[in-house]
Amino acid sequence: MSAQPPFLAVNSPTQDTPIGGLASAAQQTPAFSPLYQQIKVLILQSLQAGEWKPSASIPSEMELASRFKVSQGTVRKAIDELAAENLLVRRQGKGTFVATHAERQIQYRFLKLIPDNGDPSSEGPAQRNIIDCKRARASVEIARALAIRSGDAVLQVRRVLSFASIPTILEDLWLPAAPFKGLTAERLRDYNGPMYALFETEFDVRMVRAEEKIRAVLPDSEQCELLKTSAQSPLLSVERIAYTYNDVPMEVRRGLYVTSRHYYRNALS
Amino acid sequence: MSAQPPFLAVNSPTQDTPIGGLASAAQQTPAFSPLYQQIKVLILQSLQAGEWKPSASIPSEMELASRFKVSQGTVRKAIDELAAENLLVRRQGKGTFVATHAERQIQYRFLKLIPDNGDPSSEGPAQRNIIDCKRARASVEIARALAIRSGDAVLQVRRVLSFASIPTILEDLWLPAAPFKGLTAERLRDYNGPMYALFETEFDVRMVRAEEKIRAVLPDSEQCELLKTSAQSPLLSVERIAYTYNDVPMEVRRGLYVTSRHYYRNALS
DNA sequence: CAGTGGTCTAGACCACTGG
DNA sequence: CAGTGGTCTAGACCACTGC
Repeated sequence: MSAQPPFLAVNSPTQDTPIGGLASAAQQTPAFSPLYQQIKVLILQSLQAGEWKPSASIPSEMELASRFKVSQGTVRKAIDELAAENLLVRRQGKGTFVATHAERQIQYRFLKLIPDNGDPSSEGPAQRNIIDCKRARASVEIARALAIRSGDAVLQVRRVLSFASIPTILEDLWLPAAPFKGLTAERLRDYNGPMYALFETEFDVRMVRAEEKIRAVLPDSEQCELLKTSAQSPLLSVERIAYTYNDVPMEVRRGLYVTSRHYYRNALS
Repeated sequence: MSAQPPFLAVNSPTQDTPIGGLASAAQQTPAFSPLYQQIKVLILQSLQAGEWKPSASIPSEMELASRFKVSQGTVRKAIDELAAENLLVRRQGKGTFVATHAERQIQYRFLKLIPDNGDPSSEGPAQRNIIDCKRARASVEIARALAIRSGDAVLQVRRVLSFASIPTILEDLWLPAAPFKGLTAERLRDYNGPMYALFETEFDVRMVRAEEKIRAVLPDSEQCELLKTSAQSPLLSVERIAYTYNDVPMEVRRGLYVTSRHYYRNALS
């Protein structure tokens, strides 16, 4: 029985990379890519193209299987991996849904700062205070991190998050100006929910993954002022680069965390 | 065809939890547990019983399938999850192996401190300097973290890690005395490799998972001395609890990291 | 009750490793 | 070449959701 759907790449030994293969220099590997990986890429492209919006359901496994002319099990393995990467969410009996930052109102998916008692829900929602939102030009460092040219237009946001009225996080953000055209301090103030949720609904930018570099630092006088803290009390510096689909960087964020009543939590395995 | 192997729990509706189910109070759930989860527990028990040592291979999927009287696919799913949790390592064409901390000599699996250039291999192996290793009694906090009684015997270790001769990490460890009987400063000094690798080979204690609480702090005078740093330069405080199989805590570790030339790296998704 | 994801099986074939 | 894990299929049945 011919198991090879006509429009998907065949993995004959002399075939080159079917989809999105890296052009590693002296790599001898014939770049074999299993069917489910190719399906995964196709689903990813549909996500990226906006075929399915965040929190909406994607077609059923059976439907995708017949669309791609593969068995249900193969689609299943592709979806399994996308779900493991938090791009999709499976719900038994209901369907498979596009992941979102808006879903669980009472949580910031990427914020790992936890109150000392270990229960984020115990302190209620954070108070958000937008200090500033202005156009600027990308410095060399910001430009490299955002994969744009230095001097390109960026939006720069500064805000303070407070828990139980205690200023706890000072954040500076840099966003490429083009995709975020129309973002203002007012929009940020008016929106009730995580910033990444606003990015999804208003600008169709979906943060999918991020990397953080953490250091211990002392604040300068301006930072002291905003966080109502002293210049001698150490803070956690958290430098984040957040990415959309295909590892495209869309945000640089530098957070200063007060860690006298909270801690940064991390799990290792 | 009867798909139900005789010695595994049947999931009839009125059946209670087959294996390791939590006795959640007013939980209505009949606690259905799929076959592959039960297989997973059986494999876990073999690991825990020491049937297969770290870095050794476990039986092939086919062999386990016939041993447990299930299909290869079911064993495969169980192993898949154990591999995702880093308890097992799959190697195509060779077999499935018990994970170890000794394997890749040039890396500490649980250490997330990275040099500024991003390449851990660029600075060579760390110099380890054991300051102290003594018997002590568990404080209330240590006892709770280790799930023992306060006052119970513990081993307390202090050491400094240096990179390129620059003291960078000061660590204090607390270990339950019983499983680590015979551990001395000499043993620690003589062993060439990660401490968790020594724990595996000498004491049959395998660290499988850990949780860290991170804060920014200032060092006291003794800590300054050991790290050759000033009392005004902030440090990263990393409090770790490390667990063996079945979430049994086996180590409390408090690290102070100098983050002027290194950073703590974390990936979010 | 129909439709969804979740489990399980049985068998075929492929890719990789090492003797 | 035999043995391992990796992919893919086809079909059956189960658990969960909501109409």
